[in-house]
Amino acid sequence: MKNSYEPLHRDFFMQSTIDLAQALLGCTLVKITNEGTAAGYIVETEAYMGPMDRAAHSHQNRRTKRTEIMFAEAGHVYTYLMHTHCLVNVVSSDKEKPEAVLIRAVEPVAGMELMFKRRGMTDIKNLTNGPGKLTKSLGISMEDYGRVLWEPPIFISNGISPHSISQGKRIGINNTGEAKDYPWRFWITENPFVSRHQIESKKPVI
DNA sequence: TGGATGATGGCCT
DNA sequence: GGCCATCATCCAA
Repeated sequence: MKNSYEPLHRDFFMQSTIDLAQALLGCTLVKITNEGTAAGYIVETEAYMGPMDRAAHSHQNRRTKRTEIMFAEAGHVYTYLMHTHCLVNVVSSDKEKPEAVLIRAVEPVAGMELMFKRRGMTDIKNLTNGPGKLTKSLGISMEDYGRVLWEPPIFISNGISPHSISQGKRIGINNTGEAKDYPWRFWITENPFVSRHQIESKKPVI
């Protein structure tokens, strides 16, 4: 395990949301707490495109206490609660443009013991292969809401270069009309830690 | 102020 | 695949 990680510069986040969603693949997501450091390579992301995207919380510029941080500068942390789980997003695009990238899965890299302890299990394949699982493993919570990702205790660092990137429909947004079919999910091809290996349509898409 | 909602996960059959 | 725990947030009234 590395002793320290170097955060990427804030300029890294200044690219289009679709580009950022892919650029984040292979990067290391690091969280430091008083329990220790935990980190993972980002292997799966989804882009949420703001006002025009019915699946986005910021659809039609909906601006509430929850979505407020989506309107901030790129590189802020947008965490929110889904049932009993915390999900983490990277705010993207310009100020006042509420776009974000959801981190859906990481590959464990450092702090494995701590992650297992937090999750209360020992199966590495199920440790961080989902948006709620990775936040619990890394110790990411609502306390991280509004933090910036270019300095500790939560930040993005260099990692690996994906050999190949796959693209498909986003997951879990089946009540959002056409938006459910937009191909804004990205993952490292054949990485064993992605949340789902393929999405099948039960009915043919016309 | 209350009821509906959900970018999930774990357990069940 | 189905069921549902469980709770902050949101919005209608």
